[in-house]
Amino acid sequence: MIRQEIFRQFILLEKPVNSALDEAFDEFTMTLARWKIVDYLNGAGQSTLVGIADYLSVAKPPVTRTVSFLEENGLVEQAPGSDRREKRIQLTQSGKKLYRKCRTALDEVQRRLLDGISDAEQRALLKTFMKIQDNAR
Amino acid sequence: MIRQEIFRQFILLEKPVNSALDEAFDEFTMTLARWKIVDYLNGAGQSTLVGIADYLSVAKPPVTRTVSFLEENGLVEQAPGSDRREKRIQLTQSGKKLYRKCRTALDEVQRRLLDGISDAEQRALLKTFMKIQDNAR
DNA sequence: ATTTTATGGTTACCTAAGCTAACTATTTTC
DNA sequence: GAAAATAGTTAGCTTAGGTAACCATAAAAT
Repeated sequence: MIRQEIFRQFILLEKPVNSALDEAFDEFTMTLARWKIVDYLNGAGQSTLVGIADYLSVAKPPVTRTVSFLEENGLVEQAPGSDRREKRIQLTQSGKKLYRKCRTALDEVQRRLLDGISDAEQRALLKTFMKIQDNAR
Repeated sequence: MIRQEIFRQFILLEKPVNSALDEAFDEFTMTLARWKIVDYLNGAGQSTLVGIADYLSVAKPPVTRTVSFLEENGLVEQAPGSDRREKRIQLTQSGKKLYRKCRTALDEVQRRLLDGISDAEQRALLKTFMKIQDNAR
């Protein structure tokens, strides 16, 4: 039963991987939950809170909280928009700077975690992740 | 930067996958945290609390708590051992029964999540997971 | 053989990060 | 223009983890 084994490994892997990533953030004001948002904003440029919530598959309240934290710490700011209900959020200069620092620290850890895994395997892994992502809807 | 993309997907995947698995447990007295222990005991036969903690990469207190819950619900029991410090834990009959029920429900969800992913891809995925597991130490 | 150290487990207390329900303020739809 | 939908917030709860401090027992050191 390879299917069983795959998910057994997956759920066992979560903690070590998350811990390893979190350690990379140790010296910054960063946690994995905050990072997911910062990383998303870095790629997307802008997003509403609902956009973030959808992307992360979480409910709105945790997004409000985390974004508030980032805002209070000057890492994100509100961009003006037409719809007065929504809050368009983007990284500030200081947010982008922190992003780059974290990214560097992260790269090191991620390289270590993928040590001995060939480029082909890595591409296959990513492809498979995408498919699982699709199936999870 | 494929490395970045892999971990971006991995951490995004955690929630949907965990939720999907958790849904399979809905009708049983089961959560993912409890399942990890039950599944481990089913495979290992017996384990001490420290053994479980190591396997799951978590600290001892959460293990004490979860095992206590399983014990109170008649799913696990203590087996006698020589070392009087340690608690050797194993599934009861009722625990094994619940294991099988959950396993069945789980299989369905897991099949869905791996839909469209070939046997070869699945084997590659598992192999890669093992390597990452190794690297995470 | 006795003291010291290490190990297994528990308890008490705290934190991170999620959830639902209920609400306000807008915007869309009919 | 009224009703329904959407964006965001607040309050209160739950899950599941963590540390520190402790007890009992076993192993190691002297």
